Amino acid sequence: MSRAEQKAETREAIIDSAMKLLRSRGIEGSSVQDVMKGAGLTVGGFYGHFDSKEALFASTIRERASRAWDALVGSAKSLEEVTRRYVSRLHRDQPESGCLLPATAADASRPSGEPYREALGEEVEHFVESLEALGLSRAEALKQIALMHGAISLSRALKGTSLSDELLTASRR
Amino acid sequence: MSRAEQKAETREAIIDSAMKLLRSRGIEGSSVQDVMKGAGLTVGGFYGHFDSKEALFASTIRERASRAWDALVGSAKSLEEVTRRYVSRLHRDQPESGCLLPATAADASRPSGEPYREALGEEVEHFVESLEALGLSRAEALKQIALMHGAISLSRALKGTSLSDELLTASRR
DNA sequence: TGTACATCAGTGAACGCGCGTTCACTGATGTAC
DNA sequence: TGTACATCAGTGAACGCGCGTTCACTGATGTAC
Repeated sequence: MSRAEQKAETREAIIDSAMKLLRSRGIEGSSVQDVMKGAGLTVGGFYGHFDSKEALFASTIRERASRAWDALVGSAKSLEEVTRRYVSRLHRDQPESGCLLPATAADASRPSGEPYREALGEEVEHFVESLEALGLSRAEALKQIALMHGAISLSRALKGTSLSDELLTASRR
Repeated sequence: MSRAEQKAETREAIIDSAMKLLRSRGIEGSSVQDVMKGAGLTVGGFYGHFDSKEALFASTIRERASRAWDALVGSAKSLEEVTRRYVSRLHRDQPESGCLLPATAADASRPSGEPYREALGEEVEHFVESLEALGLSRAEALKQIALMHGAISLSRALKGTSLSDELLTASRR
């Protein structure tokens, strides 16, 4: 394997680690050190691959968000099936293999989150197309995404209380 | 004014400052130093009022969340009016005078957010009651809260892109 | 009413820590001849 | 094919900074007599 191929593989390993941390802890909650450790590397080498933490997570969103959506609901054959999979206890309890909207929305909302917004918007467009393919209008798709994201976001925030499950059940109808 | 009354007033000023910062920057994004500065005080005096940053924000949620909800939608006479006020550009653009769910959900979702969940759940119960008073069933109320929170949360995350307004419009129907 | 002492809300400097980022270095890979 | 040098991906220690928290101190308020 050439040096360039090796470096590209290392880059993928860093992005994989970043995606896992991004989904479970968000951007502010994930340190460059932890990302590199997750890829089996030390922190000093990071800046040979990315200009900054910000550049890393912008790239991570662009290169992994759609893959995560597709893994979660890509094969569903109806809106009901999408909803059942997205608004599920499994998705609430395993953020590290879920959608990155609930994990990223708050980070992107802050002033410092501006660099992620365009990337996030492009990925939401992919989600919209995925729902349009099941027969929803564009507006219906956007509303459904807001509902599903809101349900998981809140049920994670209330995890451990009786409202957490109740919110999921109510939002699935 | 007695010393005890003065201290109680200072405590309110700290909570007011914390509530403002909580809504615009979340818990992780708000430092104890900034909270105290917002109340016109220096940081050292903080621990005479609260045991920790965590205790401050748990108290802030318990003592201010319902007030914020009521200021935003408390006087609405129908579900349509609640939705119009909550899912609005104004609410998206002025988080510091809005609902604290979109500002707090991500913080409460993390492992370190456990101490806020019960307080947050009690406040969501208040929101549910408020919607039940307008004729919604409990399940309908929960679903509507998930939708409204999700719409504001995502439209803030996508602020500046065309999807941000579009999401609000679609979620209002 | 006046004086001496006690209390305590708030100040401001300091602490240890984790963060993002930098940089001199290492050693394996690649190139020139 | 073999040797000498150049490149560069990754290491590991260090940096300045902001964080939550602590603490000796100050000076205004409250109490005792």
